[in-house]
Amino acid sequence: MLILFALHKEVLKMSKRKISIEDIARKAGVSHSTVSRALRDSPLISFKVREEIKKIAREMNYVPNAIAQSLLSSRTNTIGVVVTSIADPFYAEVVEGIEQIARSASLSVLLSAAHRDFDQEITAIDNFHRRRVDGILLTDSRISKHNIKQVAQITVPTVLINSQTKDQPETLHSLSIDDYLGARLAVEHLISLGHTCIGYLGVGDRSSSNQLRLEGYQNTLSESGLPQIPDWVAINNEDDTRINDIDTGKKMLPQLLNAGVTGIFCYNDMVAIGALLACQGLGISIPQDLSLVGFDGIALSRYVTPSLTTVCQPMLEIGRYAMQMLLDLLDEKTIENRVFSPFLIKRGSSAMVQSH
Amino acid sequence: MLILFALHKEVLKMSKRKISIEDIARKAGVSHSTVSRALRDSPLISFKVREEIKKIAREMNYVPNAIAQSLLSSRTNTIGVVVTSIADPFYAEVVEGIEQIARSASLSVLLSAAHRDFDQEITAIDNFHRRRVDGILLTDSRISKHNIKQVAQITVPTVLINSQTKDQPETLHSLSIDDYLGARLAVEHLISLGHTCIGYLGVGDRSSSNQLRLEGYQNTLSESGLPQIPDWVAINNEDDTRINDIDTGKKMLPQLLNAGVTGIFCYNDMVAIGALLACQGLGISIPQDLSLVGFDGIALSRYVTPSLTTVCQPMLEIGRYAMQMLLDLLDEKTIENRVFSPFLIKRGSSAMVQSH
DNA sequence: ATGAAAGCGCTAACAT
DNA sequence: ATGTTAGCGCTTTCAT
Repeated sequence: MLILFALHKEVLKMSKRKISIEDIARKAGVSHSTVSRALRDSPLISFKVREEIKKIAREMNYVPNAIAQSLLSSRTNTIGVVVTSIADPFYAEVVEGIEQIARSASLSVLLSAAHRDFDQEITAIDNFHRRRVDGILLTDSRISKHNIKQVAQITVPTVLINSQTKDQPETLHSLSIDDYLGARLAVEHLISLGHTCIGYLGVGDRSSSNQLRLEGYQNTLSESGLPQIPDWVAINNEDDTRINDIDTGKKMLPQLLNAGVTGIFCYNDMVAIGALLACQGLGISIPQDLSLVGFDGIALSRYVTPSLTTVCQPMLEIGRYAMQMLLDLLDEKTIENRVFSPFLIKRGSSAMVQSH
Repeated sequence: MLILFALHKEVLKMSKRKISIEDIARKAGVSHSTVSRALRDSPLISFKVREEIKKIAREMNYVPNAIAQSLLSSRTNTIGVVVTSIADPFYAEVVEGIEQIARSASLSVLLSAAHRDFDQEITAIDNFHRRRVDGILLTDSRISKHNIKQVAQITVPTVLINSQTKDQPETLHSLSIDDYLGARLAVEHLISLGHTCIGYLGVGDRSSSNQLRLEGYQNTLSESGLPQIPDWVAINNEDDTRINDIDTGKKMLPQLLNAGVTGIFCYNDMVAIGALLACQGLGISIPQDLSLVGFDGIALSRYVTPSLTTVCQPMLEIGRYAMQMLLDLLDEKTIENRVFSPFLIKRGSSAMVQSH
């Protein structure tokens, strides 16, 4: 019994150290390079020996060591992805698209969350570098704002999703949605429904995209000769950090309502849903008393009541395309930055303005 | 100009091959092992030399090669996670929890989607093995159903999330939610509201959890002396593959309604929301005409109208706990499988049964 | 306090 | 057709 136990222990310990091509070589009575060649189907090895070696490998449960292969080839077949938060419905969908293409190209995905924090993002990127990922995908990146030395250290092919930058065009490529156009689509839609008092409910912690959507909103109003009142624009304070978008919508809605708007373009769907919930609490009917337009087109926007009219981003496609750009980069093809056009989906949260 | 360009090219080419400790050693006029020791703060190296080497390393933008370190230490500081789908709101939240703990332990996360497909799951696991991950986290695993040889090849510490198995207790650990209890909570809630005609709307492609929830439903009814009619149980055909849960709910609701139920316990929130949407289409008022109870407690369940009464799983905590189990396993601590208890959250989709 | 050398598991050039 | 050797970048004895 004691012996059995010791044996068992020994087996366990053995299994710790995975078997290598040398183990196979010893068993097959050949050299380790013959094994290597056989397993890689080299025509140099005779069919008979090749099959024999493969059989032994199978019997021994051989699993090739990708680490050793990487050290030699200096390719890890791994890409790093940084998102703001994994549970963010928008980026979850984007990552789904990324993973689809990555997998079809036999690349694995290392995922990190940076929570819109510059330091966390840098830490994640640095970690990717140490691990020698073949490429990096950055969403909502903060690095463009801090164009300091760290950015210069990004030496791996990198694609930025929804965060443009003018720096480092050689290594830093980008794919983004046309925020300005999206805002125009939203506001034009509200105008076409007869609204003349139109508000914008924005966020303070995503300055670039928020700024573009705000400009789209303002310019569309200007061109239509519609009035613009400062009180019709409500942007959550950047310092009010870690407040989520739903709460932003809830919090900012009342002041917009007090300012007398009949339609609101919201920074994104979560903000719009926050506004929607606030209205439910206040007894305001959507869309009779107020029209709401969101941005993104996350699944949730379809399932709230009323369903949300929103400017859609093709999330899955954005992820797939970004990954494809990275693949092209790895193949040393020249690629061009791309701007996706969002499109409006009319649903229940917007309607003709009520005359009163 | 031409020279500058050529130089630029050269620099680019150089930067391809990352600098190594040998490069630093050459520049510092010491051996590569001295550099290695200095960078790892070995007390053997004099303070002065140590600082000098670190300075040079910094100037040269040295980034240690984790691949080489892994080959030597046979530790990759990486774990593999398999989910059904990255965009699944339930597992997105679980993975968020996993990543939090993984990061605090300086582990990176490789993420793969298996879409409830056995082969895809095996492929992902095999890939993790080649990459020599330190541990694996499997959600909704199919391997327990196919207890074939592949399962035996799982040699890395592994924790199963929401998919129990009796095989391989040495390597395969698990953490799950008490499906049976959850079902009881849901049905008891409906009973407490006076419902006597209670249905179950289940899914066909997750046999284990679906079975447990069904049993909880049946036993609770039995114990309360309430009637059970076969037509009150609707389970979507397993063959009806790739149909999502929302559509399952939409599709199956009418037949349950025809069978005369006044309350329905749904397999999960997505199914319940599908049922909810179907009711909106049919002019059925929730909760006046019909009470609905979901399962999971995803964010979405709070934002639909009416908000969903549901049996909550502590998703974030499940992810965090599973990762902690894995960490303990890596530390060679003995761990015990754990079953989490779900809890009911009463919201707007359930109400006292209407007398008529 | 520092250098030389071995070795982690693999591939590939170079023999034979 | 197969074996020998070197080397990917690093850590770690073992010398000195």
